[in-house]
Amino acid sequence: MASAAAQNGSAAMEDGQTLFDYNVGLNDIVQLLIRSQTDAPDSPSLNNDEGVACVIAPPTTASVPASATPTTAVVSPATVANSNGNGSKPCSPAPESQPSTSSQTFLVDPGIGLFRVNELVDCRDVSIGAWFEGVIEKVTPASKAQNGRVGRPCKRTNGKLDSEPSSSSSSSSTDTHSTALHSDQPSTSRTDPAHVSYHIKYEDYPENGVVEMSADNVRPRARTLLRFDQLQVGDQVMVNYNLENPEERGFWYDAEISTLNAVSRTNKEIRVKILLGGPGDVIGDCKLQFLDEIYRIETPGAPALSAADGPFKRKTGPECKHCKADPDAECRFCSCCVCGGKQDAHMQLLCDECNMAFHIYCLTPPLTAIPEDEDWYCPTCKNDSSEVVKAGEKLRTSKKKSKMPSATTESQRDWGKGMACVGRTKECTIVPSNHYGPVPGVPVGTTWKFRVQVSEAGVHRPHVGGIHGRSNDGSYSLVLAGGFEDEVDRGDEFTYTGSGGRDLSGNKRIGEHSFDQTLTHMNRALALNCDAPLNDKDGAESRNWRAGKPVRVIRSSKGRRISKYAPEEGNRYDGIYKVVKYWPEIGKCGFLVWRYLLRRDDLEPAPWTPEGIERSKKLGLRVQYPPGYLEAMANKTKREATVRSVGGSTRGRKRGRPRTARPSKKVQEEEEEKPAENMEEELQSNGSADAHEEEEENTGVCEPQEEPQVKRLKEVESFVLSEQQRNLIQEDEPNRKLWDEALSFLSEGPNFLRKVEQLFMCVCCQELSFQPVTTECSHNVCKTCLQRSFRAEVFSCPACRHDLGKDYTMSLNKTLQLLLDQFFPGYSKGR
DNA sequence: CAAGAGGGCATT
DNA sequence: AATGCCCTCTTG
Repeated sequence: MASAAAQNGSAAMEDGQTLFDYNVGLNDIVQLLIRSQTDAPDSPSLNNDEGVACVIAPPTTASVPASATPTTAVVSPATVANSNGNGSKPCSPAPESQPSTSSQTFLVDPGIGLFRVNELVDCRDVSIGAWFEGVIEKVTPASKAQNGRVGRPCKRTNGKLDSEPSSSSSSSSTDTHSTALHSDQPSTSRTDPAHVSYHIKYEDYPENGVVEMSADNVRPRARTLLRFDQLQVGDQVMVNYNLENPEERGFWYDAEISTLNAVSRTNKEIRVKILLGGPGDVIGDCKLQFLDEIYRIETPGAPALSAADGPFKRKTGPECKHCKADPDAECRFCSCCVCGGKQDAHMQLLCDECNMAFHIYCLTPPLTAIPEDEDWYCPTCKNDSSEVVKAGEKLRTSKKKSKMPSATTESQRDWGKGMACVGRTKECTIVPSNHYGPVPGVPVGTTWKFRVQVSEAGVHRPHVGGIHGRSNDGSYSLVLAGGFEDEVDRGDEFTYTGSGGRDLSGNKRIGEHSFDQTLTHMNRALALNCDAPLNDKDGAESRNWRAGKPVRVIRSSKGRRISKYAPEEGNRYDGIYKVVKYWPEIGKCGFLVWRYLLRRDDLEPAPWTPEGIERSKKLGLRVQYPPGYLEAMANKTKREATVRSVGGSTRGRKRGRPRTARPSKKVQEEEEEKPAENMEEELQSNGSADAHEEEEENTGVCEPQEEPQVKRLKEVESFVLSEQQRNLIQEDEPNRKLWDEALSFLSEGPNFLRKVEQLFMCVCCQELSFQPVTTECSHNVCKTCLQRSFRAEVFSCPACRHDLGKDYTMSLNKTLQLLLDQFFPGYSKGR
């Protein structure tokens, strides 16, 4: 997503520029900020506009901090110091090797609290939720400032290897263990432990100095390893887990054991719920990696330990996979990614995006000091400031755009409003894009005004191209548009010409033939449909023409100049054809072209035959227009007529996009375009005559109504169910109600399938349910969708939130699957 | 990600 | 009617 926009990062939109100029494409996500009225003094260009700006800032970019001033809208990759960040890198020597002075080994009773000075404890950093080894330095009555967050171990210490610590301060200092902690007080005459502050030093993070902690977040140092057979489901223990990379070593967390699974003597599995401390801060279903390193959680009754008793140091932190934490090895993964050196940890900056470390002196250009800003981004992650369009700056033209003719011509054309450039608003998901054969629910004779609609319907997907196919598979559909004069169309048989051979440089869409076509790309794809081994020299003729792969054929009204079978308007689906043979020849254009002979092989009558005409009438087939198109056209002609009568010119006047414009409540002649916020789904459009009448009626009278999802058709050919389908529907007892509703549409021909598609759509993926599970609340959901929901610990029906229960057995509704496969052949191939 | 494509509009 | 032109989708 937003790949194009991502390159741009952020920009202030200037007058007269379009999103296209900023490489923002359809469906890209942009963030808009309202430009403040009072302009920043350094952005003079903002002074002369209406005061609304657009900042194109795709979320993928790292560098638009929330604090960025809207007025400048300039990416400000602030620099950040993590001066102590790399103080104790994963590859640096373990701290236990540091000699402890004798004074640190004596335990001194401070008179209050549960712990003594110099006692070894574990301290929880509430921002991460993990426990770290610490030593009591001092104990005082509780101050307001106490909390584990003050001077916590720097979350950036382990750089990219570390588990992503929650930077939120949501974790509270109360947790489930604190009660247990207090229930077992060793001494009687002490101050209420809750009102004591412990001032501790982290063993691994000496650079943090002395940190004040509340009693909740301090407990005796863990010392007891628990064996597998000592564990029970429900036990709370301390485990090593890496939230970001569960396969790797991480920090130490409290956890509740949820499953114990001894597959064999050597192969065991333990899954836990990680308890981060806060009431709801729980991460379920975590598979432990280090089963031999599970510690008992010590309660305050435990004998006090001092440095004299031993290090009691757990293996901690993610160890670098690459250098195995060898302090002498150069490592570009856990240390400076430029030189690999581990020296000068305090001079290494960590990138807030990629987490790589950089010596400030290894940067180009080098920095002399650690920057003071909040964030710092490395040269790779930092948005190239030359790519960023600053407020008031001229937009640089991209390479591609500078090659376009518009770069040099002074054309003032009002581009981008027509149907030539709109994007799809819906996509056919009934069949995959590489589907051969008819699209279920689309009868022969279906006609669309625009190619984009044909694409939306899934009948012919390319927007422009004539052949749709894959060069190593075959062709799925083609459009007959009469581009070659020497083509012959006899209706049930026609010759077709391959694509290519035209010089389209300079952004042309059509061009003179200037070179020979080759049997590659789509030409090759179409040749593969022929029931004969591929021959890219002389062509080939099918052995049994019917045995070839089916091609959907669409005739375009453009073909009328060479074919009387072409429709009068729009693009019409004419059914399935097969490639009889193909051969190279020199076309009228003077260059070699590939020719194909196609022959109709479809049981549905062709639209131009009497039976076909009759059938189209029965089915009520009429040219389909995009939603709102006719109304917009009607408005346009009306408006133009008015303007003309007033003597004005339409030049330069912006028209609404036909696709998005809606019939306005009242036609206001002076009104500018009003794009609709959301497009109604319209499955069946009216013929032009009707629509014009409707438009007349609508004008000034009634609100545009929500189109019914399936418009009722009258007097059309009924949809005929096979015996087997009838039986299967009977069999699908859980969906009785839905089928009853669907069956009431049988008399409406193609609408029946639309109804079925609608009724059996999965609410999760918004597509026809695949491998459906019919819930006890009578909803149909793809099994995979339901499983995904359960994995996220949501155990309710996605459609109605009915609780299914954690242990719900998802049984596939095989009957329904069979039925859907029959009604929509091929739809499951795309899944 | 680049190339290629019988689209559809406006201008000439 | 012919032609130039921008946009979007699909494939390799």
